[in-house]
Formats: sequence, C-alpha cells, structure tokens
Amino acid sequence: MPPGQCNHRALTFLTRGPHMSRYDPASIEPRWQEAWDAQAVFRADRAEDRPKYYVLEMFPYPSGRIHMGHVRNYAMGDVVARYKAAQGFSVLHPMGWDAFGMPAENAAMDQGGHPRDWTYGNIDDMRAQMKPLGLSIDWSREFATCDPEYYGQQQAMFLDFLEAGLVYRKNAVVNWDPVDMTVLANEQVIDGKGWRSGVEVERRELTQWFFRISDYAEELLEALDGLHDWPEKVRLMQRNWIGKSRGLQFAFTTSGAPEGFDRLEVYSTRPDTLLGATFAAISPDHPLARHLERHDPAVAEFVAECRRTGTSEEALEKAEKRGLDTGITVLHPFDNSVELPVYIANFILMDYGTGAIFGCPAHDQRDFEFATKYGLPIPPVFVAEGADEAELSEAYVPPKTEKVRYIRGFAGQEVQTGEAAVDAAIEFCEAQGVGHGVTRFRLRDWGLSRQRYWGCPIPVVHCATCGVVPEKKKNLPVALPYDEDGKPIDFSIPGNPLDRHPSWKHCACPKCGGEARRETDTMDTFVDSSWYYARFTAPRATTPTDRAEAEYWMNVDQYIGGVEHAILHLLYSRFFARAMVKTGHLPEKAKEPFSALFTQGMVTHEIYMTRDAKGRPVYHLPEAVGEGRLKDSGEAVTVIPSQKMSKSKKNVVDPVNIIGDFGADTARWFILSDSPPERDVEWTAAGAEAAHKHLSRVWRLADELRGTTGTPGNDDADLALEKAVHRAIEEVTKGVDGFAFNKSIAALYALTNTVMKSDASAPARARAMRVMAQLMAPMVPHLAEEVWSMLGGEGLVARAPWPKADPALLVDDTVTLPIQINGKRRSEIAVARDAAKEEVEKLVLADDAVRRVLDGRAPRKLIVVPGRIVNVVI
RNA sequence: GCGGGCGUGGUGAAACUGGUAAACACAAAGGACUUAAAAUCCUUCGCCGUCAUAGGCUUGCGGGUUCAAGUCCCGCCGCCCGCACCA
Repeated sequence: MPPGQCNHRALTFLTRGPHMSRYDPASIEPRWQEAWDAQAVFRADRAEDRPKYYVLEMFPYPSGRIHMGHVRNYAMGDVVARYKAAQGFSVLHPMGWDAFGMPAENAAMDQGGHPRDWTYGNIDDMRAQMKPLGLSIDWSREFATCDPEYYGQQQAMFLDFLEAGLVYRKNAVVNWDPVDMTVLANEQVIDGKGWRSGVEVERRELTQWFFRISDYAEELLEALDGLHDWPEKVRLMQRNWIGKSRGLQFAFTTSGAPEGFDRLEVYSTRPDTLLGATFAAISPDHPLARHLERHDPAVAEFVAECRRTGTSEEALEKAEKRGLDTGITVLHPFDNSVELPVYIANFILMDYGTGAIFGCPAHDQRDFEFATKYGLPIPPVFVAEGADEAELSEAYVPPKTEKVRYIRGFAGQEVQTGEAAVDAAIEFCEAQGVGHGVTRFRLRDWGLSRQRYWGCPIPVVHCATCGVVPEKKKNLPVALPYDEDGKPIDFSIPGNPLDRHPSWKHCACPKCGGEARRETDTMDTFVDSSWYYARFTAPRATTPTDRAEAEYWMNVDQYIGGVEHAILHLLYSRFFARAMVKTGHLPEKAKEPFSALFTQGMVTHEIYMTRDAKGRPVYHLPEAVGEGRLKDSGEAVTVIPSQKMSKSKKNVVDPVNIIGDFGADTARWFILSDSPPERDVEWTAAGAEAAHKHLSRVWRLADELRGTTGTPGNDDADLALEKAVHRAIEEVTKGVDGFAFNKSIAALYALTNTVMKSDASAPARARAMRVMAQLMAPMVPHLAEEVWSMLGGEGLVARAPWPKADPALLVDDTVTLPIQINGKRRSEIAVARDAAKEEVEKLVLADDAVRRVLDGRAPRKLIVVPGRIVNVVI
C-alpha cells in the first residue's frame, strides 16, 4: 500500500497501540482453513455406524469468476453441511464443474485458444476464488464433466441405456445458420436471425438421438406426490410440464385432399365441444402440409414463413395467429352435410397430439381469435348455468369443474361439469365408432444430440455394412481430439470441428472391423448434470458408480439451487436416476435422487447509469460510484432499482473484492442475513459494512473475556443470560431446520445485544459466547473457531456437537395478554402462564380500559384464547 | 401466448395453526467520548394528528367471510422465473 493511502481500518489499528488488537479476518481465516485441512475435517467417510447426510449445491458452470449468486448458494449449503455434521451425521458435501457447453466454444471463436484450455483455466481460477470462502467441501472428490474419466463413464452408461432400449434415433428440426454453417441454440436466434451472421435462420431436419423420457411420463408424474420436501411450486410446474391429458382422438374424412390423405387424425381434450367446431387446422409441419407445400406455391410460401419463427414454443405462441385455407374440407363425424374448412395454422404444434385439431372458437381463446380473423362462425356449445345463448366477445372458458348448460351437447346431462361432459363425449364417440379415448402427455422425448465440439461424444459408429453400431466399452472413452494436423483445433473456421477433423471420425467398425465413421454429434450438457450427484459418491470409480458407495450415500438429502432449474434439469435428473436404476448403476432407492430440494432467490444490486453524448445508457460498476456520483468525474448517476446482478448492467460485486476488504465471514454473514433464502437478496455496500461491524463486535466481546476462568453463578443476571442463551439455541436451530437462516441470524444479533448489556459474571458471559460460537459456526466458521479457541473451547468448533436447548429455560412464568375491544387492541394484562380462563376473565373485566368502555354493562361476548389474546365484544 | 411464483415502514425483513403488525437489522436524526475526525456507545424512528395525551389510518388495489384477516375466499394491478439447443 503506497504511503498516504492507508485506509481507515489500518489507521484504527495503529492508533490503538501495540497491546490492543482487533478483528482481523485476513489473519484468522487462512489459519483456520489450514487447521481444517490438516485434520481433514471435511473428508466424507463412509461410517456405517453413523447416519449419513448428503448436501449438494447445483455445481457451477466454470465461467471464470465466481459471483454473489454462487456465494449465496454455497453459503447456504455450507450452513446445512456444518450443522448436520455438528448433529453427528457423516456428511458428504462435494463440489465439481459443469464444464461442457457453448461459452467455451464461443470464447475460442471470439478470442482464439482452445475450449479445453479456457475451461480448465477457468476452473483453476474459480477454485482459487472459492477456497477463501472456507466452505466445508470435500475437495478430494472434485471433478469436471469435461474430464475424460467422467464423460467416458457417461458414454458407458449411454451404451447401457441403448441396450436397455432407453435411447433411439429419429428426425427432429433444428435452427440452421446457413452462413456460419452451424446449428443454433434457441438463445442464439434473435428475431428469427442468427446472432452472429444476422441472416435468417432455416429449419433443418436431422437424425438425432433421443432418450425415451416420455415412457416415464406417468411415473415421473405420480412420483411427484412422494416428494414432500420439494417446494410445492416446483412439483406443480413439473406436473404441468408433463401435462397428462385425457381426450378423444378420431379421424375426419376429408374431401378434396390429395391421395393418401383421405383421413385426418385429430386429438382434442374437449370432445364435448365437437358440435361447436367450425374449422380444422394442421401444423405447418404436418405431413399433409408438407405434401401440399410441394405442389402449391401459395402453401409453400405460407409454410416457409411459418418456419421462420424459430423453433421455440415461446416464439410460436407469441406470434400472431395466422392461417391459410387449404381448400380441403373435412366432414363432421356426426353430420356429413356439415363441412369444415382445413387451415394450415402457425400455432398448431406438430409435437403435441397428432399435429391437427378441430377448432371450437366459442370455447378456446386462440380458436376464437382465429375464427374472428378469418370470418368463421362462433356457435357456443354451452352457456353459464342459468344464462341464455348470446353473442360472445371472447371465448367462454370456465373451469372444467364448473357446471354449465349444454345447448349443443350430444352426450351426458344437459347441465353438467366440463369434466363429466368430456367423459360422456368420449364414451358416446367410442360407442358410435368415432375414435377412441386417449391419454396423452405434453412431455416429449429428450433430444440429446448436439452438433458441437465441446461436449461428450456420442459413442456410436456408422458403418456402411453394419449400420449404427455402439462403440465397445473397452474403447471408451471416445475422447475429444485436441489437435488437428498437429496444431490445436482452430475454432475460427465455421462448422463442427469434429466433423471436419482430418482423422478423428475415421475408425474401425466395432462389429465387422471395416472402415467406419464416428458419430460427430456430442451430448446435450443436461446429460452431464443429470448424474453428477451419483458420481460424487465414488468419483474415481472405474465404473460409472460404485454399488456400495451409492448404497451408503444416496440419496441427496438436501439439494440447493436456483428455481430456473425447476423443470428441465430436475426432471431430466429424475429420469436419469430411473434409467440408472434400470441399468444397474444405482440402487432402487435412488430413483428419486433428491430427497429434499430448496430453491434459493437471486442476488440483486442497484444499477448505476449515465448517458453518453448520444443519449445511450452507460452503466457503471458499484465500486466506481459513491454518494450518487461517479468517483472519478463527479457526474451524477441515475439509480435504477435492484435487478439480478449481470455483467451487461455492471451491477455486479465481485466476491473476491468483498473477501479482500472484509473477509469471507462478512460476505457469508451478510448474504445469509437480510432476506429469506427463497427470496431475492439485495446486495448493498452498507449492509456488508454493517455485517462486518457486527462480527467485529462479537470478536471484541470474546476478546474482553479472553482467559476467563471460574464457573457461572446462580444470581439473577447469570440465570437471565442462561435463559437468553437457550432461547437463542432454540431459535437458531429452528431457523436452520426451516431453511430460514435470516431468522437464525436475527436470533444471534439479539443474543449479542443481550450479552453486551448483561450484568452477568465473566464466566457466565464466556459460557454464553462459547455457545454463540457454536451457533455461529455454520454461518461464519472462521470467526466461530477464533472465538471458541479464545474462550477455551475444546478442539475445533467444527467438530463440537450442536448445543441443545433446555425446555425448562424456554418458558416464562407470566405472559402478557393483549386485550382487544371489538377487535382493536386497547390494553393488556399480565397473567400467570397457566392461569384459568375464569381468572383471566375476571382480570379483564377489572381492567381500567375495559371498565371505562363497558361503563357498568356486561360485554356481548368475551373471547379468551389462553396464552394469546382476549377480545371483548360490545 | 401458456405454466409457476412473489408483493408488509425510507430500505432488507419478522409475525408459530386466523389471535398485540413491524422482532432483528440498514439508512436517517439527535446525543456522549474526542483538540478534531474515525471507531465505539446511548436515544429516537410506520403514517396522519397533538405541546403532550387521546385518537385515526396502515401489509400492491377493490370486494367478501370472521369476535378477530398480512394470513382464508373472489376479482384486478405490478414485478420475476420457465417454455424443451443458455447453464
């Protein structure tokens, strides 16, 4: 530090003189981390005589920098891990890297270099940033999904899945960038154009690998009911995503359709509205549309336009509803004199149902808009109970459980619920020979092929004579090539490097030994993250898992991560665990791999903005701003309310800086203290400073008591402090158990205030502070060790058993009862905790405020809720 | 567009199962200590109203149920997450 720039904390230290010391995390924290390492405190050991506890936080993508979201996630996991260890569990708390993915390839394209070097370099950087946090992680189990040891085992499992019939190939549509000669992810398609090339994206059909997750739809749905320790919202989202529905599938007879299309299969979950049908619609990807496209330029143009929307469901649904009349009609199954026009419509998904529907505009908002636009009639099928038929200004869509009156019904009662009507309609249609009832799921099979380099190669070979042949397990891993013609692969050339590599894809057929070609597609990175939790139980095993280790450690007792993974990652993992059970890689009990799930909120920060000469926004890092102005120029900044920390808005705080300024314990304490874990937390500089001040106060309290000997006495002050300590034990414990770390921390603040103001003897206060060290240890482990050792605690606090609250010390003999008069609080009385109701009533009626209001009359009602409240109704 | 969630003082929040709304903090204001500042400690602090009391109002908005509603029910508004090739 250059002279003249010493900060005020250092100054404080100097002015305090040689005997005074201070809370100095920079010296405390590394010291205790070394002590934990030296004793291997966090090594997870299979201890058959102890219950195990497996805590897992969603592993990070190695972007190169840790951010506050990581700190929050891992701090929470660490609280749970350390708390469970203190309760006597044998804890597994591992860490690894979700290391395959697009950013590494993008970096190689943008800046040169190789994805492998970029990724491993980032991992080293991020590990170095994480270690100072003092997390209780068993680093000996660390791995990255891009390690050949990991993805080789993934390939072995893929082969087992293939053999078990869990994987198959079919055609699927992708976004193709004709300039960059590459497949684009949905996020790389912006307004229908490639993000780099800026040219319109094409759809291409490729043969791809799929996992048969839809075979498990029913089971994945039903098993949700057993996931009691998952957030209800996540279970609901998964339920809706799986989307089980009961409906009618039947075929319309067509008129004027090309040969081979004399029938049109449709599926509807509302067959009860069949008499309200005024048109039929098919997906632009429907075989009929594809056939027409080849012969009719108008259709070809319309379909081509539909395909420019991009492939995401969101893009399709948000697009304006449009259709093209094909001129073909279908005959109504109940009345051949009624003909419905067949449209090609951009909002019909080929992936759901049969890719064709009948439209009932009166009872479906999309159909209503469509019918209005194209001038189709909108006859209602049912009306609200007691209402008459009237012209509709929007679709009438009451809940299926509500009773309505059918005016164009054909099965069941005149007045019935939608549910009953659907059942009756299916039964009626089946009896008439018009189709049959079908149960369908929205959930589609999981396409895992990616036309990219930086992923796990799919271990199959294409042979001209044998076809698609699985690679032999002894040849695994099928490793990614690093070089190309003796030089690291050049990513600046468009296209898939595996495909254009001069030698990599050429191999011998595992079956006939002849010349063959490797599959050049790699796996979706969701595959990597669908079983890493299992790999952590035996990370160096030469098979995907080790039976005995998996048997002991599975399942994950507490999984922690962001809600953004509520559907895909968690559903894929649930499927994968089942597939691993089926192929013998996991025990039966592990088919629901995550016993408890917690979804934490984001870390947000204010945004500081100025505008440049052209009025465009310019964002500034928090450290460049002070008191509403830029520190260098003094220009005032506009403060935009907090949003998720993001590099583009520059509202990021680097954990490394915070640890440097205040220490890891301060960062951990603050990130846990203010907001409930499931909600967003706003990072503020003032809050971080306040956290640091509080920890300093705790340190000073301990410092003053250093070397205290003797035992606490029996006087009032010592007893009162003891009671406060037990109340704190109770509340901190409840908070941690209930994932409300903010409440645990509030209780620790309260205990600190009590100790500071207490007149108790030094031994009593030292005892209180030792308990405080134990209670703080999950959140601020370094300071806890320091306080513990300053006050004569035995061994490491990380190894001390969790304190127990004495129930006798938690109750007060008298309670204060608020008195309400007509529901408004007007007075209060103190009564014995176990006072009889009659006695309380007597005291209430004798209360001044009550007597004043009653003025001699008797109350209309007197409600006494024992130990809680009294309400006098007049 | 569809599915899901959230909303309480100037700010982050607490409130057990329908029972004292605002615990614990931040910010702010005042004070003590100090030559001074920093640090530390003490006090005040939902809003309106009052010299002070008394009182009235208050949990996004509008209704309802109840002796009693932040909590339960109905209808809206705003923000956030997911939508299958971002991780």
